[in-house]
Amino acid sequence: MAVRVRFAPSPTGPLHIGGIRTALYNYLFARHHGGQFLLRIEDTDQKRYVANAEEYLLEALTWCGLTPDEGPVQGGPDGPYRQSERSAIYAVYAQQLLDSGHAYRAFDTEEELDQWRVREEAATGQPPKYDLHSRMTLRNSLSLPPEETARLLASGADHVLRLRVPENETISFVDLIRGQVSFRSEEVDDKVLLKADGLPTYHLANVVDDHLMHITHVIRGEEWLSSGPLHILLYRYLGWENERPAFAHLPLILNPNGQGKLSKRTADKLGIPVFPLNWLDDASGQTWMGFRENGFEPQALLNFLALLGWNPGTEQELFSMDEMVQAFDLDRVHKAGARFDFDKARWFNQEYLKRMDNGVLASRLGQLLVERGVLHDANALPAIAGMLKERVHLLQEMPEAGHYFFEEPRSLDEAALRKKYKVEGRPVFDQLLGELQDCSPFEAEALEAKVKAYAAQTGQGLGVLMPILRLALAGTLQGPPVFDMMAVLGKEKVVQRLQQNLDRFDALLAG
RNA sequence: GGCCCGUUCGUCUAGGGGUUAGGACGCAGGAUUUUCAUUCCUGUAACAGGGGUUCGAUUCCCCUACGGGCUACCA
Repeated sequence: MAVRVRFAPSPTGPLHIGGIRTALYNYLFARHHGGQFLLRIEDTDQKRYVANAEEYLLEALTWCGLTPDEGPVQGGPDGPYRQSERSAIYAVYAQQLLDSGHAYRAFDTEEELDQWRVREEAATGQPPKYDLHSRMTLRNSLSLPPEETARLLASGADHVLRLRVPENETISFVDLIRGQVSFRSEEVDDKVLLKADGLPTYHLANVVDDHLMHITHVIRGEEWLSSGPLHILLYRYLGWENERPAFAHLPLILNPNGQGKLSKRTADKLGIPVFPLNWLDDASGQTWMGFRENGFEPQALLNFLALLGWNPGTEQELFSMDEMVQAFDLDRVHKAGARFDFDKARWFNQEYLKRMDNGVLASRLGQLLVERGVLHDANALPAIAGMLKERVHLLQEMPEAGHYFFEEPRSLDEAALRKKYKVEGRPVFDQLLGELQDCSPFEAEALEAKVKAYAAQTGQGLGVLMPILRLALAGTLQGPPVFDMMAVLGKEKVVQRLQQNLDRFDALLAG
């Protein structure tokens, strides 16, 4: 049977990096086994619905290149792929559960339940569960006389449908990542299946949809592990036990400090992004930083994420998408949660940057410069990007790291200058300037030859000449090779900066 | 609190009854380089603790500790 997996996010806000990784693992698994990857929008909670969240999600997946084979956009044979459009379907199965006695109607209002919880907690010190121990003390079709239930029904009283969890049973299943997992039925509560608004909860909807969509493997985060027994029961009562998809619960991505699962709050405090794309929170007006806007390449992000919880069993760390598909499988997914290591993410990105074509990088850099209103010569960008890519981790760092390519150097490393330069040495540089003016073509190789010849001829060490040239050109001792810098800057700018800044140096040291 | 899951260098991880416990990030040092970066080399650093089982446990079992998840008419 062909593998079919799904990524089923809820549009309650921006999808974060953990969601991206879940999507990635699903995608890799599907591709590896030549199966299909579906996207299903789990929008059954009207209260938590956030406008734009679905749009954001789609854009994020597109940016990452994790395109579904079936989903709300591309359609497919098992649609609709948005749960809010499938209400009629869930109603059928809810009724089936009710008829077979595996579900019951509960009339307790939310206020009643709140009060009940407060009372119970006060009495026992623990919040109670709506389960096989307590259900007969609450107001439902199991505890109420049939005529009362009928009366309530006839009066149109609001009610929910709950699962009737069996007594004295061990419910176990094999998790592809963790092996066998067991739960006692006494610990499982009578979860709401159908809410008072007629929409299903996650539990019912997910089981029904996975079955109807012929999902073979449910690959999701570990936060779902505890609802496993509930889903097992649902598959059983719906008569689908033999076609039940396999379960695989992925380890969570933890905060860098290891305290809890990765959260936007903690990440924000540390100044690191957790969202793929920028997200503007309408309510607070706050913009949450995205990896894209931060300067990450989607492939680098994915590569980093893939290794967070999975490894190929070889020492390879850098993967193309095809290689990842080839190497990926669930049996090499780790069990324990992994902390998010931003430094390593940056390292991956630099590795990608270094491998990227300078032309591509140039257009990206050009865009960035335009956004920032930095004037530049587009023709020089490939060379500049080529030089800078080995010196930064993120594309976004390029404008700053190489700012002297686009404008006058913003600062001067004075300490370095005092160490390397003396006013008496000025004639040497004036003469060198003359040599440079005569240099043709004004290219790295010719410039190097010129300067080296001059050094040999005058007995000046390169160690004396080069730092000053660099300081006059860029204001700092750091940066790409001087001759490459000069070539990109062009004769006019080089001569002008040299004259101007040498004068400035003299003035500075004299003063 | 209860239930479930987990625990190898600071971090991501490989390994698995007998290994010099391997790699990567980071950090430190060195080589190269006019400088920085790149590259290369070297170093740093780990089997949570206690009991078993065994000739031998980091590896298998149990307990403890610690960490994480769940505990809604949320997903």
